[in-house]
Amino acid sequence: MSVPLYQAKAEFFKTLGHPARIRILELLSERDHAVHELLDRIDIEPSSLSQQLAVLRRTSLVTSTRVGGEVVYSVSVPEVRDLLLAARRILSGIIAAQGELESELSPTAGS
Amino acid sequence: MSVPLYQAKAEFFKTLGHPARIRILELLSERDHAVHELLDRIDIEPSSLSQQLAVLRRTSLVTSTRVGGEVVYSVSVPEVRDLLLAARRILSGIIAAQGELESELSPTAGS
DNA sequence: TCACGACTTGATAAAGTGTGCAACTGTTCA
DNA sequence: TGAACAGTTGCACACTTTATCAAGTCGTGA
Repeated sequence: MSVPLYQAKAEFFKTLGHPARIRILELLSERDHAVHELLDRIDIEPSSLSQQLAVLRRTSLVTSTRVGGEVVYSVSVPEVRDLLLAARRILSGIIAAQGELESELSPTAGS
Repeated sequence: MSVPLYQAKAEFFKTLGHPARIRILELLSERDHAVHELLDRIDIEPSSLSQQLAVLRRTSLVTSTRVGGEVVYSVSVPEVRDLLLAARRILSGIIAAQGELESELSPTAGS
């Protein structure tokens, strides 16, 4: 392979490394959404949303279809949902551990 | 929670968004490694490695212990391994799909 | 105690990203 | 036909990340 796998992996994770893109994938893994629907749910400028959608399209994580006046997006890789769930699990673990550590250092109040 | 979960997730993925950090996590999920061992396996300057290790430490994905003259790193969140595997699966799927598309467009040779 | 190997830290230039505004394309419907 | 949506694209500016070089810390063994 021309691009080492670990580099492709890094690229892939980079794609997920933006709050708006995470939100988009979460919403799309519930059901397909038109751009203006995403816009209602995510607090972001239209042009910015469009840009983040473009990033996800480039990586083939989502696809878009024009349906009359609107453009509908859908996730093209359903396994992404598992990945987001796995991330949540790991994150919860880390946050919980940090919480414990914090209360250990300061038993009466959190800083 | 003060930081929305989707933002924490984005931060988390951002942490994984660098080839050296992926390599480090892959090596560490095989077994613990001292810094100079990682250095033997990853083509990168010592100071750069140290910097990437610092990023992983900040996110609590790895921990370090001084053992005599060397510093040994280990993954502190074993589930990371599952995440990397999941990423590989998704990535293989995408790459395979792109391969198919390519040979469809140009049945006799890849561009 | 001093030199050396093993790491980390600081500083900085170069490269990469994200944001918001303005302009532009494509559709619908009155 | 043209006003009004629905989206996308082009830019310029601010910000972040990364690579590299130099300097510094911490043990260990001669």
